[in-house]
Amino acid sequence: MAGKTAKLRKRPLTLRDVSEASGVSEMTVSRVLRNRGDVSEATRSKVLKAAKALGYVPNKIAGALASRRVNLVAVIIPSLSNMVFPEVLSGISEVLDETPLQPVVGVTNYSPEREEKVLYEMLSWRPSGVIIAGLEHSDPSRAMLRAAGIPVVEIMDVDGEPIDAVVGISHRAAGYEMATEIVRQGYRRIGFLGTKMPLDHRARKRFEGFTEALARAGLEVVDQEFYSGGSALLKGREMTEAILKRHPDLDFLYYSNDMIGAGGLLYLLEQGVDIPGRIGLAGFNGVELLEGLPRRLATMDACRAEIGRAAAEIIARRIADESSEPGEKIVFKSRMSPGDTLLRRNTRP
Amino acid sequence: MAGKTAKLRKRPLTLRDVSEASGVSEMTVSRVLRNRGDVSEATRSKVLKAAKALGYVPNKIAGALASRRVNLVAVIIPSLSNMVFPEVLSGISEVLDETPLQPVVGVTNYSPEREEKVLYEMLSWRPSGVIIAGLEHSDPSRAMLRAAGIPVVEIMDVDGEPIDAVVGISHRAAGYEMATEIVRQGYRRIGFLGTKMPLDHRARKRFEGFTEALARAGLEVVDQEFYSGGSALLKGREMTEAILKRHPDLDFLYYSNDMIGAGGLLYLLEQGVDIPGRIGLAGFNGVELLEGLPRRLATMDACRAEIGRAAAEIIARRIADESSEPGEKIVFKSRMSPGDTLLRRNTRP
DNA sequence: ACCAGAGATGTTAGCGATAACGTATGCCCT
DNA sequence: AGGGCATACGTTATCGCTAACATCTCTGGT
Repeated sequence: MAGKTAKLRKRPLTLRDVSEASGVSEMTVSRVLRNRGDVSEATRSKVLKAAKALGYVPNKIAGALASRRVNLVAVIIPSLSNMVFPEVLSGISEVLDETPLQPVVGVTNYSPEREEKVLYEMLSWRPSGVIIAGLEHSDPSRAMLRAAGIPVVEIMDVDGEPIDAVVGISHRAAGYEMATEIVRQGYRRIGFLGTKMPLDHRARKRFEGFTEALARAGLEVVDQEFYSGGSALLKGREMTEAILKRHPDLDFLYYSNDMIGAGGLLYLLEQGVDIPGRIGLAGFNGVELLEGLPRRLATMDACRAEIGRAAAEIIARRIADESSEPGEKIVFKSRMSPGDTLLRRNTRP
Repeated sequence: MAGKTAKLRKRPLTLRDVSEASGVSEMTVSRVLRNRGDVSEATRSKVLKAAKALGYVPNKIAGALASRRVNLVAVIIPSLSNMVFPEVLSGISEVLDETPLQPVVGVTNYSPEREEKVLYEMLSWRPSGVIIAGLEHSDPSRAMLRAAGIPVVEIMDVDGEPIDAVVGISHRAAGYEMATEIVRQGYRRIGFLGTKMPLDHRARKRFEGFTEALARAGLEVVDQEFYSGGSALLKGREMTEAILKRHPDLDFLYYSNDMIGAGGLLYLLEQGVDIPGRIGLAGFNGVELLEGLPRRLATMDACRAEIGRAAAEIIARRIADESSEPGEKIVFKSRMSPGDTLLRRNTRP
């Protein structure tokens, strides 16, 4: 190999090393490595050769400090195990890949305290923008976001007061719409199954919209069942069994997410229950997983990738163009897909 | 609110602002904020109050440059949509949360070029350590990792030449063991279903171990089926249908991951096929999802969280204690769980 | 032949923090 | 009373890089 790469070197490589190796000033090396300013083709290649030979990797810490520009976008989400968020992330990366910006992810585990801490940590790296899930944040968190003086995009949810820009769907409307459709299909004895998490505000809002629509039809949720932790698919089974034991006369089950819905669906199919005749089912999210199920669960798409892309685009625009307006609001329309578990095909003319 | 927080401030807050607000030197503020060195209780609280009132967030960029210490650990993984990696990540965070270290994630999408780029980007932030999935890296990547002069832990896989430390399981052995058990249970006409990805080295090694064990029993894989992209559950269905159409006499299907295995399982159950009597099934990974399936798929655990924890512990130790030895190797034993789809209960004495 | 101006490179002064050392102050002990 | 020594701060010099400006060398128009 190139004998130049001294393994014993204790001091890390700097621009100076490259500049000495290539016989030009540090500034010129910097220019070459950043592709900025006028550099002759001759020196350019000379410098690149030296840099490669030494195995030099620029120090962005120093670069960022000197230029006061950090091409990082903080992305703060509640969890990685709920596939929703990786999907949003990939939407974000897709857009940021076209820019010099880079996402950095922080996970809060649905805890406001952790969110505050993660946010503080992230802001201490002086990112150029923040994308953060949800509209509910502690006062200190909101204060930090405001004080940071950088574009902030709150995502996933639009029901509330944004700090700056916001991109998402109305979970309240999604719940409302689903309930409306369920009632329209003639279901009347409706059960709700969801997570115990009081801090999943979006699930809560869907539920609120749901009950509101039911109320408007003179109905209420007959019974509820909650879980936390464990395999969602398994929990879906167990909860479905439990709620039907208490109320065998339920004719519809609304699940707060597709995974437990899928569990319920598998369970009921095993029991030989007529779906959607005897019992209808619906979930929420439109996860890819559902496509492989024996029957397609009714669900509503949460527009995950679109939300990620739109949020990243706002950030990118705001950073590229200082003068662009803050406070943008993008509302996606959650699409209903009735699948095979909501339409009472035979009961309608 | 605190009237002090001037919204119009253009210049971002620095230590100097806090020092002026609290009437002490910048150094003292720095000491207070880092909890280091002797500071009287009086000034400490005075400084803290000023910092909070201003909404000051320390600038780690500057701090890192000055102290030449960056408490970041680069974690480089192929994907976030395969639940395996989020699980490894949570093992890592669990351990790092107890230390001043913080993980930063980079995703390669199974592409060596992207890995190289992501690695370069990460190293340019001068992290204190690197955790990277797999043992296969491009030459430049390996060179960068070596030259970085920081602890490197390669994870998930142990079949190959590590750069420094390594934590994982032997996928070759896992494939071998699974094949051995399948043969022992009396299955003979075996099909393999997997991903098309030539760059998923771990899947490849499992397959190699698998065929090796079969060969030892005088058998070979009868037919194979590959997929890429799309819903794994659905692909599992489709591939199962396809391979059985070509070879209806297959008596065992080995899936390269649990998700497609679950798809196959659901499909076969729908078709009323006797499992594991007529056909046996096995997957790989032990994903939580499986628990909710109508029948438990045979699988082998990949020890994801353990691997994450162990890797993080190595990094933490190496960073805390300069003198600790490099090159550590931890091999976990992938546990087989036969579930309900591998044991031919009635065919054995 | 001379000056304008573009192109190519070097010089200087920070960026916002911390390490390392320096300086006051107070208290104890002999 | 004075040396010794914590304790509680402040000063100074980087850290590795880049912005901004300075310098130097050509090239071409008139």
